[in-house]
Amino acid sequence: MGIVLQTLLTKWLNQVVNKEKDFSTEQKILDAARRVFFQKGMAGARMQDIADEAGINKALLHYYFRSKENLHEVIFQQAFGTMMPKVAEIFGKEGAFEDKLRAFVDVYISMALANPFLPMFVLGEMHSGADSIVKKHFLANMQQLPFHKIRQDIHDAVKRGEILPIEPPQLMLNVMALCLFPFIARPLFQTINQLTDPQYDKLLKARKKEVANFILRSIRP
Amino acid sequence: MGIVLQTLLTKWLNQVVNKEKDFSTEQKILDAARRVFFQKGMAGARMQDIADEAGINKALLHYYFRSKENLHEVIFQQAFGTMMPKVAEIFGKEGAFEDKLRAFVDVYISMALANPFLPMFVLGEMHSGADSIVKKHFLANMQQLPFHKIRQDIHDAVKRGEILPIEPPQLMLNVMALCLFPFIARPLFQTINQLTDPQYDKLLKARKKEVANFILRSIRP
DNA sequence: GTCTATATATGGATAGAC
DNA sequence: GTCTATCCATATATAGAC
Repeated sequence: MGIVLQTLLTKWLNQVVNKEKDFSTEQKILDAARRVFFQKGMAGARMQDIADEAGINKALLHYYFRSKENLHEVIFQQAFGTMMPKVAEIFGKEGAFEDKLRAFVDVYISMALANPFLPMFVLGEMHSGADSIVKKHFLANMQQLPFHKIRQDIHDAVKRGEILPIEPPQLMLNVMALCLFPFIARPLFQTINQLTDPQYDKLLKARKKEVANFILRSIRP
Repeated sequence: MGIVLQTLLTKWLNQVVNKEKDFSTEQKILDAARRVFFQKGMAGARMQDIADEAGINKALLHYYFRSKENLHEVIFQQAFGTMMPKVAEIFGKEGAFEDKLRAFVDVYISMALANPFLPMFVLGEMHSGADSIVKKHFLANMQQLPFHKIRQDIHDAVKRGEILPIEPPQLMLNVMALCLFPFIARPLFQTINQLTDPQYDKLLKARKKEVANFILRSIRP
């Protein structure tokens, strides 16, 4: 019993001490896995890469997360959660459509600036993982996200004459395209336009205003 | 000598007969490889998948293309060539900016409709393949593609007051984003909006006009 | 919990018969 | 040119010592 108590105490201490600084092994693994998966995807990632990145060895990965697929599942769910739910907090509330759209664009581009590889990771895994386990779990969760609120919001704004007539899915596509595509196509575009890293970063930041204005000029009556 | 002659004759016959119908083994392999690589990327594709898809066996793949990397290189170059050079034929010529933009959007969306997985393949491989051989070969070729003509075209249109002031790279990003993103994000968007395959296809076709009008409303003085 | 060593599976590539 | 059989490197996963 003494041993058990000590074990629990130690674990509790580790949690308190480590979780603050994200230095727990589990957290180190998750951070490392995120970096590797984001850049190489499920198929391209190697457990060895993740272990190296975390400064541990492969065996420990399997100790914490039983398999590569398991670890990937966790990372994907986190990523998808980071990318999508922001939607709900903005639309379906009171306020002028223009304000909500500006807020949405700002939140979305900020999210991508903080996680530049996230959009490509999520969209990439949804292509290749059509049959994989990925789809099952999150398809269910996704159906109940409040995307209908956005569609309804757009529909209402059109009906009130607040914006020019447009199909809600088309506008949603346009907005997300303008926000996320620059991050997805960065390797191509930076090369095409012969821009340095700082130059492209600057361009990305400028898009918060650029995109919002571009859209609003187009849909304002 | 008789045997050599016969061999050449046979080869010539095969070329004439098969190339017409794309039934040559080499062509079957390329078509199969394209389908598999487009969906799974270099890392996710399996030589066995390609062999199955082509109706042959793995050994024959290596007979025609020495390695997986080789085969991938060919497919990537073709894909990149399909995606990019269209640019040159439109910009840098005479005509109203509005006409050129409509033409560009039309060509680009038509290309993607004909090759729905191509955009994601090219952009995906450019992310993961940052260090790979992929970049070397095409980086050189790309520098000399006439993207400066587009930038110049936009710059001139702004200066003439034909369109509202905008940074050329920003407009280029907006245009390509609106054209290509719907294909890249299809798995996500179709689910979000609970659309059937035919419904989403219809939406994609509608974007030829949708996108052009959306852009022009925004940049017209 | 963390390590080293090893088992097992997968997949790219080759050898050799036809 | 095309096949079957096989080699060999790589990568996931486990066993067992500390």
